[in-house]
Order: sequence, then structure tokens, then C-alpha cells
Amino acid sequence: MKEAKEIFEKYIAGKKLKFTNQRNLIVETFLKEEGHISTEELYRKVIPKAPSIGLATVYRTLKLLAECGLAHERNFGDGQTRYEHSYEHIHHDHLICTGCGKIIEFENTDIEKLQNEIARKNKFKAYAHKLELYGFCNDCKK
Amino acid sequence: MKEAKEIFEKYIAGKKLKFTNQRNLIVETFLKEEGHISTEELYRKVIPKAPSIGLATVYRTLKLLAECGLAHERNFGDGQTRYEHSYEHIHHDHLICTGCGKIIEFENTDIEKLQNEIARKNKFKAYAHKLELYGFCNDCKK
DNA sequence: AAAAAGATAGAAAAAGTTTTTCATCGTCAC
DNA sequence: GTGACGATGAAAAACTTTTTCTATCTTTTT
Repeated sequence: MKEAKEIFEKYIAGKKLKFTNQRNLIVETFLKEEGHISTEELYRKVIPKAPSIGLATVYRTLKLLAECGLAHERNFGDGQTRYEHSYEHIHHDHLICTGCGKIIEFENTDIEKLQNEIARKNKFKAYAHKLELYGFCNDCKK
Repeated sequence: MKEAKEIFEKYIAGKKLKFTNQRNLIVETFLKEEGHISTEELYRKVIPKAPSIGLATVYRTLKLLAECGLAHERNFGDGQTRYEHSYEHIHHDHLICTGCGKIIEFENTDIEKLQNEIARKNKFKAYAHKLELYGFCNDCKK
């Protein structure tokens, strides 16, 4: 967690930007979060700690987080972009029910091994992946 | 392709909706499309054939297509939802180089088998998947 | 120190996408 | 034909996200 913030600080410094209180607060709050969070939701979590903060700042900071690879954008079709942190994190792969929108998370080390193999075969150095299965959950099957 | 349209017709009939000319035209145009298409893009393809058609109708029809499982929503972060048909379609899995943007396509039947297994374990009926590996290609490695 | 330059933040406006409303039209059953 | 009901197109509305603008804060330069 501390390391993740350091990555952000370095990225910021490298672009000659500033590590401000607002950015610090937003990044910290984001990194504490475990699931996928929308900008609006993160904004609401930050407001109590800094009531004057602007929604635009949260948007801007999440963008920076995505740029430096600490966050990944996801979209589950509810109209809002969600972010998930991707640093030293167990990877959540998703089963997405297109019937009711339910999302089931799963992990599978066998698949990850195969992925690494594929990357190696293609002389590719992979640092992240996204696997989504679309279908119908038990309740939505007919 | 013909079958796909039949699925749509049945779905429509089941909901006691009507298979109108507009819906027919939109569905046909959509099914001919190979990549992922946005509502706006589909709208533009339909306009020449039926100039009076409304954008809202295209939105509504794509929604129906997604509901019945023939299309599914994707989002590549450009602000527009894109649709891809998912009926009897080859799945493209991707290695995406975040260094130079190169995209390598691959297929791996072992991974697909594992995916089916996961779906089954979760009582999930999967009809499509998306697998993306992010990393650096051989040229972009340091 | 003071001034200058550059970046940030918040508020509000703008832009852009998607959904909803509404009046009208078409279709089907009776 | 008449009535019922869904579908349609146009416009309005609702939302999410980005941009603009001005004031403020840092850092650097003089």
C-alpha cells in the first residue's frame, strides 16, 4: 500500500506535477478500497474528510492513477466507469450476468499459468490481465 | 446469421413485442457488422436505408439485442458503449502492449476449457468471454 | 522579499452519451 | 370502423465526464 503510493508520487514527480493534499487524500482513499469503485462513489467517501473537494478533482486524480497503472478502468454497463486498483492485488476475474447485472468474482491459478505461458511464447512481459465471462446466472437462465 | 435473427424474433414474440421494419433493419445491419460498433455508428449505417429513423430507436433495439444475448456491451474507454454480436462467433483474445499499442491476437483452447469449467461451477451459462493481457511486447521491454 | 511563472483546485459551464417523455402513427382484434 | 396497445421520431431530460475560468498556492527567479 505504501509502495503503491510511492509509485504514484514518482509518476507525479516525473511529470513535474505536484503531490497535493487533495491528491494524497484521494489516492489513499482509493487504495483502501477493495472492490471496484466509481468516481462518484469515491467522491462521496472523500467528502467527509475534505468537504470542499470538487468532483472534477476526483475525476482528474483517478485519471492519473489509471495512467500510471495503479488503477484499471472497468465498465459493467451501468453507465459509470469503475476503477479497481491493480498493484500487488489478487486478480479478480469476473463472471458477468447480462440478465440481471450480477457480478461473480473468481480466481483460477491454472488459467493464470496458461496466461503466463502465452505471454512467454509471444515474448511478452505481462503485468496485468482482464478476464470476463459473459452469460446468464442461475436465476436468469430459462 | 439467419438463426441469429430468428432468436431475436422469438425473443421479441415472447415479450409480446413487435418485429417492425425498423427493428428488422437495425438488427440486420448490426449482424452484418464484424467488429464492435457504437450506437452512433450503427445509426449512421442505418440512416441511408431509412432516413427517418431515430437514434432512440437504435438505442432501444440494441438494448433488446443485448437482453436476448445476441449482442454484448463493451467499453473501451472512449466514452461510447460498443456492441459486438456474440452468436457463433470466434473469440479474439488479446495481448495488448501498453508501450506501443500493438495488439496480438491469440486463442487457447485449454483456457477456454477452464473457463467453461468455472462457469459450470458457478451455475453460470456463459456465451462469450473477453481475455486481455496487458504488458510490454518484445520491442518495448527494457 | 517581491515578482514571475507554472500548476492546482473548486465551481460552473459545457460537452457528450443515453434515456425518457410525448404526441402521433400503425397494426391487430373485434 | 373502432378501440387498444405497442412503436416511432423528435425533442427534452437526465447523467456522466470534461473543460473552462478564476483565484490560489508553490516554486523559481530576480
